[in-house]
Amino acid sequence: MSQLQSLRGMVDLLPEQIQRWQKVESIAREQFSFAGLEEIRTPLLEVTELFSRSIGEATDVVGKEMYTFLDRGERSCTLRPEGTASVVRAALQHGLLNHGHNRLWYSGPMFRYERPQAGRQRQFHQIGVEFLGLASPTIDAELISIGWDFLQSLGLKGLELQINSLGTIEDRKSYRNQLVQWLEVRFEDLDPDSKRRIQSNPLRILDSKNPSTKQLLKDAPTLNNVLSDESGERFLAVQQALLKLGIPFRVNPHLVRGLDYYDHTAFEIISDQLGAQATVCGGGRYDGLVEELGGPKTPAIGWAIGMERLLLLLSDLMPITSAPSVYLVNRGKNVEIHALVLARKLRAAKVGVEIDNSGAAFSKQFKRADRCGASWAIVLGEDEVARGEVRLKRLKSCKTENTKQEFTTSSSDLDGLLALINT
RNA sequence: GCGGGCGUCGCCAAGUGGUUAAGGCAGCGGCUUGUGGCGCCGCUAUUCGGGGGUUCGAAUCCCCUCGCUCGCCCCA
Repeated sequence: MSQLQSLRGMVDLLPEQIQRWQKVESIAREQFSFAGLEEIRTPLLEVTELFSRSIGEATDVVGKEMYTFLDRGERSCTLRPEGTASVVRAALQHGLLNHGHNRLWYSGPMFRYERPQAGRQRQFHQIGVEFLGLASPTIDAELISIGWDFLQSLGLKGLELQINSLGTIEDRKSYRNQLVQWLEVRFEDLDPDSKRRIQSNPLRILDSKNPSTKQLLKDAPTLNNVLSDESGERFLAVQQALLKLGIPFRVNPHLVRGLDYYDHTAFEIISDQLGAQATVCGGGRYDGLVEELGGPKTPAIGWAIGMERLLLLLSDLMPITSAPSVYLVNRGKNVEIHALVLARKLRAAKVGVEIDNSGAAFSKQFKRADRCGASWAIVLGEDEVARGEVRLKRLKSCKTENTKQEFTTSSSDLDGLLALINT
């Protein structure tokens, strides 16, 4: 291909799709505002250290998926692979936590250098919510409910909320040791991927898709049994809150989130219609992160929704319409400028107008007028301009009524014209 | 990073070694020199992602490369 193309995994959002995006964004904006959230926008580019410190050096995201480069000042910069770290950084930098701005949402592009596949791109978009400085189990339920309600209100079906508790960092450490011991005894029965992960990320093995490994893991020790009493009670409280809210969920003891900063509540909202990348919304508590990034000890929790995955689910549910009310048919010497003058007046009166700029034969223009779905055609030719008239013709209704509806008004009588159009 | 599938006009596609690369949609022109939705007629790829090779001859076979796509890893 000698033609210039977008980079692999970088996707254009074409006009056809963009309406759905705008719809989703406006619903999000509205609902989040009712939930008392404030929007925050942070830079796409951050110092690399922000992500390596928060997400974890050993994770795949940091280890092999970041877009990292040196800028002209020899600083290592990274295109953000996720939103949480930036939000926390911004909150600390501007002292937001001291001013009560602690329920935040964001949306925008994220970057991860991976092989694209269904529901995965190198530049993708997330819409996310973060609660900073809020600790109670009820907060976990509230945060989850905001995501759940948002997805429900879009009309999505076949979603399942799965939750788990990772306990405290200490709980996780002791569980990790226990699990590794248990797995090492059965090392020979594991699939190659899982063998490798015993070193790098043993908790991840719980999430394995390999059938025989899955079978084996049925008897593995679970996190729940290792949780401290306090962590266990906390997890129960979150579940009770969700029950009270009437949000259905399933406890999945194998649910492990990939980023290092998660503790306690972890959850995902999963679709049965997305293929391999089924998680639409993922999140969890990260009580240690703010401190890790140099702030005061601050409990926090958040989630992110993958916009592309959401739109994949939504495309069938959300038909798009974009027909103008008026299609302005025009032809003749010096007529086009009159058409533009008229269109501008109508547009100012909140009437959607599309001008035909082809100069083609009237029959052609009418064909297009009909095809674009406009309700009215306004006809402007040399005759009309000379007489100071505007001709108006109803398009769609004639199909059913089988009567031609045509009107002529003076071009100076804008109100009369508008009255007709709005009938 | 590793595997599978695919790449013919703006879109959907037939063609799988033999003179001019089907067809449909869209587009353009006309029937209708100023009036749509239907119909009819005509036009629209010296070229089959790109490069090399095999062959008298390739879109069709081989090699390389690029891209897309699905899956693994991982994640939204």
